[in-house]
Amino acid sequence: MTQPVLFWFRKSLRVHDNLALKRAVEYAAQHSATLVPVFVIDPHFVNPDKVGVVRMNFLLESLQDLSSTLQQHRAQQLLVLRGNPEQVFPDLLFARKGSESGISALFFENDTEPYAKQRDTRVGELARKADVHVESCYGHTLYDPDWLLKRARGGRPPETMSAFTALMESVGPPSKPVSAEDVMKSLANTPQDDELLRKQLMSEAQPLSIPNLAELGYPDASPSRLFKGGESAALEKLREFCARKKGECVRKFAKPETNPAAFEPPETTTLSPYMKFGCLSPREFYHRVESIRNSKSTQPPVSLIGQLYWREHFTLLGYVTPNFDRMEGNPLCRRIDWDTTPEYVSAWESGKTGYPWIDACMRQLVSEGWLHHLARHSVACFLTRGDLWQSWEVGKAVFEKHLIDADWSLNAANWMWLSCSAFFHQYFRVYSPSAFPKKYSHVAAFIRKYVPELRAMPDAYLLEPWKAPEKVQREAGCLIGKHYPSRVVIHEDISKENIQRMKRAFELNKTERPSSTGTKRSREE
DNA sequence: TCGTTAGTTGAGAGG
DNA sequence: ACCTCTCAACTAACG
Repeated sequence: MTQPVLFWFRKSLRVHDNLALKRAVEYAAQHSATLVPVFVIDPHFVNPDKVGVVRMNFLLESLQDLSSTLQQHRAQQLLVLRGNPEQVFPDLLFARKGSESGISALFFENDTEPYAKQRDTRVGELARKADVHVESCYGHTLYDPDWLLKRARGGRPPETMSAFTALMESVGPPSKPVSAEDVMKSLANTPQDDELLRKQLMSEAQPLSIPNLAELGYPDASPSRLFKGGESAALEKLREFCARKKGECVRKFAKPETNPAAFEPPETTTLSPYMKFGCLSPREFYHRVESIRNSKSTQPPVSLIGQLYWREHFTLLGYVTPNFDRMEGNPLCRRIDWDTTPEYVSAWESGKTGYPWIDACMRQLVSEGWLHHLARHSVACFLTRGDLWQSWEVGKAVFEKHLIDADWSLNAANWMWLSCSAFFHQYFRVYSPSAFPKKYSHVAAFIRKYVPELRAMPDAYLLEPWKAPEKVQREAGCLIGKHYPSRVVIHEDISKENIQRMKRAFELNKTERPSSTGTKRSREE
């Protein structure tokens, strides 16, 4: 009997359409080896300062669900190890001198993010040194990113969605998803015994089960249950959304027209957390949506397929652009003289800017780990070019901590977009923190839910409570400046100043980098 | 090379 | 309710 084959889960916390897992199962069957699924709790990611409790809870629930789904398919239960993968694998799993056990092969899914690329390169090298067979393939995106790049003009993804959509149409639809049964089919031909490996791990005194929040240093406070982590919940949510109004919600989906203040239920799919962790396959999503389309269906970029294209586009840009998550050294990013004003940032993050719409959104972000896309636009514009003139990198870090669906590439790209640093350039279009939300229904209920200080404020003043006469404030039990903060900045004035400031920043970027195409966005750097 | 066109999601005024 | 225009004039892609 051969030594076990390891499948290392990172993203793609699912069994259905898990291409790398399918390959690992087949390899194990060919070599009569036991398949051992493993997840590594990496201190790089598990840190309460960097990853909020809601997002961490979602991950743990996803691992629970994954482990039980694996066992339903007669796989071993998921081993959860602790530590830096570059140490954990060589120390515990690769065969050492004097030890007869160790793994024979390591499989995982490719990852396009810089930290992951570096980690996987190093782990791969260490594995080969220990005579471990290493294999990986794509799976987090609709297409293999390297394959897609070869089909893009100049080997680089375009910078606009319309050009990217043209690329998507030129390559044809992504492959059909593989069912969970088909992924796990070959497992029947493998031995179901990893006792030797298990004994070895036990002797290292590593706990092997899924940890709880307390063990990872998180407070006991029970986090929001708005999103239940895991593949099962993802598939159920997809099924439910596709069935809404007999598929009309899918066919008529137009992202910019959805209501950011709708929260019971939200008007979008809210599948993004599941996409981020890979609980749901993008190809599964794509083909389910395609299967109920008709001639009246909306089109990219606003349609649901369009949403997958955005994800694909920004993932690809993040893959090939150096320093994609920073202004410095990022060839796509405009250089802007952002201020550093910690009290503005903390007012923004804690939902105390004095603008009820902004504050409700920020408090929803922190408490639920989710925010509607247009609400993200509104608060991102407010923090950066619209009002507070703080660097988009600061906002990105706050989103990364709190959003369950925080994705390295998408988060950076959207922050560059909203701050007019890249992709979007019409800096004179500024979201108003009070006029913008006015056009949406349910906005009053939304604000009352997340900013309870304003609960008794009449609708007429709910978005601009500083305009309420003192008598009204007193009757509402909410004095502005006492029970609810005064505005940190006056939007009507500061946004005009900032537009001029942005105009100067644009001019400066022109003279600094005279050619706006080609050399500026140097292909190699 | 250069001119034209299009760009997921602004606000406010006026018809 | 739903257009259209103005504000000011941005950049990437394409022919």
